Amino acid sequence: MLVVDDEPGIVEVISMALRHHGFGVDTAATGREALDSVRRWHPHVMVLDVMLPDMEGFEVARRLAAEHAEVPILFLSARDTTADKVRGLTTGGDDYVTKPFSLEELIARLRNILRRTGVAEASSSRLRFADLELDEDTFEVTRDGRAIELTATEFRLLRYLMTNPRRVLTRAQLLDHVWSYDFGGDARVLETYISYLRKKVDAEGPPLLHTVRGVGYTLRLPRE
Amino acid sequence: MLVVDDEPGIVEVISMALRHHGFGVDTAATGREALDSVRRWHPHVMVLDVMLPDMEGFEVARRLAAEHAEVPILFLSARDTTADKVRGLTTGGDDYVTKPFSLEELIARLRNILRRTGVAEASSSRLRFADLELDEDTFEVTRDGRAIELTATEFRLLRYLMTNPRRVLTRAQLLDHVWSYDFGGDARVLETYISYLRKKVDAEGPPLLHTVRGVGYTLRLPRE
DNA sequence: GACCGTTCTCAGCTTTTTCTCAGGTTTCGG
DNA sequence: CCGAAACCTGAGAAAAAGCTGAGAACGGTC
Repeated sequence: MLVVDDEPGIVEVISMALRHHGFGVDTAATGREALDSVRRWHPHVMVLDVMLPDMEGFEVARRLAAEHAEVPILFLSARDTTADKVRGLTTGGDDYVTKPFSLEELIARLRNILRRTGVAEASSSRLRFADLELDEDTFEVTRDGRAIELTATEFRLLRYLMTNPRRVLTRAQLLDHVWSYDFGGDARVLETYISYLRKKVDAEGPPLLHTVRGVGYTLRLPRE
Repeated sequence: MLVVDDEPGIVEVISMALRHHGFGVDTAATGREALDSVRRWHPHVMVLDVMLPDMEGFEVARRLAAEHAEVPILFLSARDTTADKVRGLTTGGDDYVTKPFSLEELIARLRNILRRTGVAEASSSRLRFADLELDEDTFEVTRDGRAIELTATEFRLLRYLMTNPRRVLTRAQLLDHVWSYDFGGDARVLETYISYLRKKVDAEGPPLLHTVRGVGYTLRLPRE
């Protein structure tokens, strides 16, 4: 994967997360560097900021298309770029997320692109743990067959837990992945949302959401 | 499929969308390249701009006919080309769309051509979901047998939803597929059209159009 | 050029979600 | 068993997202 942004902080956050997920990552800070990197390494997918110091992200895409070196692109649009502008230029397979985004969202979109372009084996869009199921395409969540309605944040939180079952995720990890990277608020939101999830997910059946005091939370079956 | 246009942007939009739908795509920017590609690869269908730098699209069709290398063609006519002219020059299994078009429209027409020429298995032109039916040939829509009158945009929107039942389609996806690629306006049209559709489609019977807050819309049966 | 249906824009309103906060409960070391 | 730290949860304010009616703009037709 190639990550292109002129803010070193953003590049760092994203590329660390991607490497952690086992992806090979190259980075670039300008359009020119991005073009060079694509020509040399042919990445499977590119994360591309729409505003770069030397040229617009769209220009990078256009030039690659012109030389038939097409790479699926996930655009990062700035807060103030109107969504409409991005839209018109991303048609046909590319996607975009608006800054500030959550890593969970970014990674879900990237997996989507890889699934679509057939790079990754066409893995199912269903996550499963015990009698809990979550479908990333239909956004349906069920426990023992019964539908559960979740809000967007609850969904992201549960999805992140379900992609890391049995593993204890620290508060920092949860906040970093599920909330947008510039979230500066009270870290206690996490507790609130865990509470919401418990009410919905663990309403019946053995509890799956467990607190690991002093560390974070985990999804696992209760120990007998 | 072969996509022929001298504007790289258009070629990219179309070929990405088609690849995304699982079609194999080759591209060309001039009449000469198009002829070469047809001779070499014998595509099942060709998307052909009527105005190319070296010759008119119709000329490409004529030359192929002359050498009995006929390929069904979907012409792309420029905004200002009169419809009559295009109609007079398209024959047999050919069809045309006027720029700017929506991807939804283009893909529906291509599927039509494939169906007619028997390349794809003769899949039905009727889409069905629950008691809702939509006929792509006659443009008839019924719910529980009762006819529903839709405008062109409402039809495209419903068709796109019906080709992806149960899957949540993001606002961006809906705007990209249902509106023409150069639509730069307010993204809130989508909400307006969802509202129109609801009034017509969900007037009676359980609601099928559902909002997924923070994501988009989906067509599904209500959860009990 | 006037008409008609369609498409798009806009603004006010309603609903839902997100976040903050404060008072309680649990846990655990000493 | 006590106190401190960690955690839980209900209530509600603030923000975001979505709905819809009214009407302007557009495009085709007579």
